[in-house]
Amino acid sequence: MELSPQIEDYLKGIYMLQTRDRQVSTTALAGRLGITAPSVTAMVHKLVELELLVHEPYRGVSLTPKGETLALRIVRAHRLWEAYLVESLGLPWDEAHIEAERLEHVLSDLLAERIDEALGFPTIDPHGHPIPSPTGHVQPVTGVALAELTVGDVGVVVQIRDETPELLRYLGEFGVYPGEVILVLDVAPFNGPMHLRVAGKTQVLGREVANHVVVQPEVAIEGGT
Amino acid sequence: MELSPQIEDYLKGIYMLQTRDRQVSTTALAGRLGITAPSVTAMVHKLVELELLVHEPYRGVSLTPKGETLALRIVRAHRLWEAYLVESLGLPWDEAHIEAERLEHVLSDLLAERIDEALGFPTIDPHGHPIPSPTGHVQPVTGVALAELTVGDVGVVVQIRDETPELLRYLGEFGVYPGEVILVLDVAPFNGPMHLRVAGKTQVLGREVANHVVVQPEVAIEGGT
DNA sequence: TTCTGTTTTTAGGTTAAACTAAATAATGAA
DNA sequence: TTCATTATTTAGTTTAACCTAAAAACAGAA
Repeated sequence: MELSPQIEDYLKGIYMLQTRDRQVSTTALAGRLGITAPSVTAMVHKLVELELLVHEPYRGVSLTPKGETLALRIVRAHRLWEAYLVESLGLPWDEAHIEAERLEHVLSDLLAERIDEALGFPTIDPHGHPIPSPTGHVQPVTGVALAELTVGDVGVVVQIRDETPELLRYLGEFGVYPGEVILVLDVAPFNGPMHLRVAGKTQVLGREVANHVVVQPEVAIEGGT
Repeated sequence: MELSPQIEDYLKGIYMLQTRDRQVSTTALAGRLGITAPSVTAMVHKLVELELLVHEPYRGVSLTPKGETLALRIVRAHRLWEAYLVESLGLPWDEAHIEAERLEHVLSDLLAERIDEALGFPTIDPHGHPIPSPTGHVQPVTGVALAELTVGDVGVVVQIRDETPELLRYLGEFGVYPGEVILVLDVAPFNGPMHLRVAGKTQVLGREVANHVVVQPEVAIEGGT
């Protein structure tokens, strides 16, 4: 099935929003896509006709299995491109994300396989998001928000939740990448900033931002009291 | 200026056809783009309005300097992608061409620069076509058709004129790539096939195909009589 | 339970890019 | 020079994807 880039964006958008809520409101979708709500309703009708969505009027939409398969194809394309641009050209991850936003609509199965192979069949992209397999299998990433940790806790960064280029660039400056180990030095009260040890340096990070960083908590090597 | 992929295809198509004739008929353009003639006329009017083309009714169109600059941007994108896919992923050149046909519409200046740099600022693509510089400068490729050579002549392949995937695949099997040295062993009369020595092997190539291979004739090293 | 404000959908319109059918202009042979 | 053929353009439709304005449905407070 050959889909327009627009339809691909709808499917991907719904897939992303579905990770939070089972039903996606047309307004939420409109917001994410930067399109007015009436336009979204019209497109939803069309996608229902194509059996890619189920629509409960006034309650929201959800992907059919067929729709999800197609959505995963786009997500896979996006993340493969991101990984490839970072790996092969050394693009900063925020720029890679922006480029992938357009390239994801132009990746044949053949080229996807070649890139996948060249990268050694990675399971996650540079931000720690899982790369769906060609068959649509997704390896879930587990962990807790960095903001949940308390003083003395140690965690390994596994994912950056939001892919806003500004956030990515900001975190990149701090050295916060998947795989990095973070030690919580101090947590200010009233949702204040966290003092962290990252990549050998001390950094101060706001709680807002820390909520977008997912870490795998680690048991401290040196046992305390 | 942000152009639609369609407009980009028109500009590139006109540019390609202009290398043969100064004026490009709307019918020739329609044929190349796989679009009906009336549709082309309509689009031509629009591009004239945008000052990208000059149109002499019933005589054809030609690019304005502004139009040519934009056309060269697409040609550059296409050839950079081709070179990159062949170099970095080892794609066969016919497949690289097909992929580049879609990727050319999705290459930012920034990414183009990165790719150009990673490739070491090449001046030609895998088929020997010049890659326009960011400023629109084109290094012309000189040479004669392989079909022009006669028995005993030696030439270095510099370009494959046509980029039809079938032709590229066919020539690839014979080892006919830019840079390869060809020795003409025999030429059959009445436009018959040529017997050639390429990459250490003897090959037979039809005159039709030999017309699409551009070579730089070389003076034989071992002087004759 | 009723009202009010928000969310969602319906109605109607626009633009880009294609199409077919018909008309007009150019060209080359008799 | 005239006429038939071919090339090109004009006229009118269609489809996809968006928009604004207005109507309808829903949800929470009085």
